[in-house]
Amino acid sequence: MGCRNLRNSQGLIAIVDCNNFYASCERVFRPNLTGKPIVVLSNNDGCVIARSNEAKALGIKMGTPAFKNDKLFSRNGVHVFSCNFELYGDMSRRVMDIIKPETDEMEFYSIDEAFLTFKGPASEERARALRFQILKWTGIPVSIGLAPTKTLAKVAVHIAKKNPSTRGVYSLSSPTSIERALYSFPVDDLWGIGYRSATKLKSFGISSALQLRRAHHGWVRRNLSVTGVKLQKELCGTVCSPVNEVIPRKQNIRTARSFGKEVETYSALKEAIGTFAVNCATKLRKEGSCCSTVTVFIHTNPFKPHALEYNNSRTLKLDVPTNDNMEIVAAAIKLLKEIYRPIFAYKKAGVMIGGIVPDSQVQLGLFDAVDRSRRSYLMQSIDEINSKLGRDKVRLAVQGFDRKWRLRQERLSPCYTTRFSDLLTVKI
DNA sequence: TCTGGGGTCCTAGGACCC
DNA sequence: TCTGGGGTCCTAGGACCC
Repeated sequence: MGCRNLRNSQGLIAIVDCNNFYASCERVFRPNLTGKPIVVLSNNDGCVIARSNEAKALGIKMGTPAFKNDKLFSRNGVHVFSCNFELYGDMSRRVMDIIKPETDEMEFYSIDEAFLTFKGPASEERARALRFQILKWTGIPVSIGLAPTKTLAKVAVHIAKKNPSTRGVYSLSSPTSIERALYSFPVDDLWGIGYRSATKLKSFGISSALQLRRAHHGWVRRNLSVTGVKLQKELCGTVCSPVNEVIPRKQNIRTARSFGKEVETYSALKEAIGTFAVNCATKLRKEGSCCSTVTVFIHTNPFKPHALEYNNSRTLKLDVPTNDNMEIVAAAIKLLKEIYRPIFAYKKAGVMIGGIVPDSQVQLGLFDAVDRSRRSYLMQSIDEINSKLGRDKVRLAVQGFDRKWRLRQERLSPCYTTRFSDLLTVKI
């Protein structure tokens, strides 16, 4: 399995995890909301995807539909925001930029989390200093966990978040401290154990992380597959998942949206699919990749009672891998034509691209009709213009202008850090 | 009226080849 | 046409993560 054993304190892995990240981002620019409950909603203002501690205390659950919480929100003066990924992405970059110089290796794990090893010896004091610096320079509170493996670091940071007495930093470095922590750590909260596995484990009497660590290896292999075996080893302190600095090339890229209002006409659906396809192609070029398959899917609303449901998807294999807007859009529209049925109203649609290869490795087809080098200059120019002037300023006709399918975002905050028009003004 | 979006890894089973 | 073991590749579906 290629496991490495790291046990001295220098080998400690740290995880930096931003507290209630999206809610914290909103609060940085609205300091009057300190101590007030905040929630952030998903696209279309659909369900709750982030909560401040005050909102958690009110019993607002993650993932619950916003409309079911309306009364709770107004009764308790909850401040509700539509999600603003432009803002969160930029705040994330700022936090990561502060962490980076302190590290030997660093893995950007998600928008609000990074694994790292410190330059030189790791210690709780260093973690506290880093935490303080991030808070001072960005306004974002973070928690830090330290342990011999990523899985144990996740346990440590979980403890740091739950216990105010830790003041945001917790270290699991000695065998006894690890054992004590795992004894009272619910198996459901482990990284890699979801609802299904937790239910299965409990039905066999395994409810704490320590019990899982001590479970029979063969049993774990049979019931939780190799993923479970790796998890068990990491609980024992053996590194199976090292801090991975290189970001691997994406294997799939997708853009999918639920529509603010159901879409019935082919032309509106075509605009949406065209825009999603361009979005995928743009991400693809940013990675320096080409794709060889395009998939389109469309769904009716599964929550609508008594309505006939229709879900369909179709995939096309391309003769020559590409990252060209026109080619990917043409493929997507062709697929849409094949699966579109006029009698339905559609709630969600998306484009997915796969079979991804580096653009330097594309094998040209014998009967290739496209002048690829000219096209690639064209795409470069489009990307440059759009990155300066804003997304989709230069667009294909198929993307349209009416965007009948657009998202609902009724409570969107300004992009304080990425748009001059949205800069805060201070009155003195 | 109103229920997210974007990913990864693993496994089983089918098709195909020698 | 059938038999059979062994290997590879692909796909769909499950489970999980943030």
